[in-house]
Amino acid sequence: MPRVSRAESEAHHRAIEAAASRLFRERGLHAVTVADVMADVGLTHGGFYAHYPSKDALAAAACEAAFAQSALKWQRRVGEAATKGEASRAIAEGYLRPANADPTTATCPTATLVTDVARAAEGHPIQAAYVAGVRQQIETLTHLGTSGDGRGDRAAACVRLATMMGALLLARATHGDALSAEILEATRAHLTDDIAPVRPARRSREQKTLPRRRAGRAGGVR
Amino acid sequence: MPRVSRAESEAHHRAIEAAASRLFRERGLHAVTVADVMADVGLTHGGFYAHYPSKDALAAAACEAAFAQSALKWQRRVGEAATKGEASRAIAEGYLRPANADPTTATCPTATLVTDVARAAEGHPIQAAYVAGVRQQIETLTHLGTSGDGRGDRAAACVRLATMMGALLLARATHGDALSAEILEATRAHLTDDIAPVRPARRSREQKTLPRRRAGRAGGVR
DNA sequence: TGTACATCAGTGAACGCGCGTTCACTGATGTAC
DNA sequence: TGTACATCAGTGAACGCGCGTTCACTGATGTAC
Repeated sequence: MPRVSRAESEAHHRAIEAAASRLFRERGLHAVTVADVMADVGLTHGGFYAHYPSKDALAAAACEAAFAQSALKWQRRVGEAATKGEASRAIAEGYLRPANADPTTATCPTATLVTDVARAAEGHPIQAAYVAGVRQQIETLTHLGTSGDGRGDRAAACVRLATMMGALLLARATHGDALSAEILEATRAHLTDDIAPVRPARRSREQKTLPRRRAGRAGGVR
Repeated sequence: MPRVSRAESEAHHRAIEAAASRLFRERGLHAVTVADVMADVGLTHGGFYAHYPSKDALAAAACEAAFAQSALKWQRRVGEAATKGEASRAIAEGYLRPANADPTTATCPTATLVTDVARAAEGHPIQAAYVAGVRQQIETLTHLGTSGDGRGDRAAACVRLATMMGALLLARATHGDALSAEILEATRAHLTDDIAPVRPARRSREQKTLPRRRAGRAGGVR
């Protein structure tokens, strides 16, 4: 019917979502225009409204897509890891790798969209997508964590996600200064050091069998 | 010389800075216009440029003012606390109190400005102000933390700041959902629980003398 | 102390620009016969 | 299979709005004498 075939149009739809997912995380919701997204795909801005009713709707779809992509990456790390503890550490390593301190890199939506979502107007469709994504991440981390009784510790998973995200954002905001790498590395070490991650007395059997890494690091949180 | 006396003009200057400090943290740099700031003070937008050369310059001044205010608050908590550990916990309690989960509340600039600073153009004057403020906070937390040898642990201070800030931002972005309070409370408990904050073997003598609070909480970071 | 005058903080209209969204139009695609 | 035609994805100009900044103007303040 149109100038492009139905298959092409559907490909455009997916490309618009993918471009928005990346661009919104790279530059923030307000710094990316509808025209930017469409140009990234190779189209003009007028055609956008054949795909989405508004920029807000695109933001929600892009947020959902970003979380889906993030979930796939986390699942891949879980699949490659021999133990839950190893998977949890691999996720932290990936999350806090030096390249992610560059504020123009599209990283985890939890971090890159957090302020945009917090400041979105009441009822903005991105809010539901964001909360669902964060909930999923906390559940994954809860599953990967094990307290003494073998059940996952949801509170610890909340803290772990907050720590990863906070460190990533701080490193990005201080990018260009020595503080950036210092924060990233301190947090990476804290989250991957299998010596007494928080409460050694409660370390699971699985974690006890792992080799002790970075044994030289000293000190606690306070 | 002008329509207002020199003293009035200087009062206006301070009021503009204070209004900007609050508004930028409440709504973000881009959601606050020069006219908004001036109207908040009771002036019209045209007069702004008699006080600051640009909105960017105001942003830097407002960021510095916000960090100065934050530092005063932290110092007050240190002054009121009997020990360093108690001061550190009091700072975390204040940082993560439920009212701060409302995304329209002007809280710590480290959290509320982090994305705006990360995405500011290269060389934007707010960057230097932000990095200086974060460095100061890390140094304060380092001073308040003590490892086994009595020296502050800077790496732990970095992690602690990242955790506080990450939890606050997550709670703000999920405001209205049960996750918000859950994240805030889990992190508050984690940072104020004096049982094995990270490595019990290294707890300082000072901290050992404190009563054990919230002894029922279980689990580690993973 | 009193007077004349230069100063400049503040006003409000205007400029230039960019953004989200709309709309008349295009023309290849898909479909009905 | 071939033909006529309705469809609608995409184009690009335009609309309405808002923002950072500029500027001519105002008039009380501060100063020089």
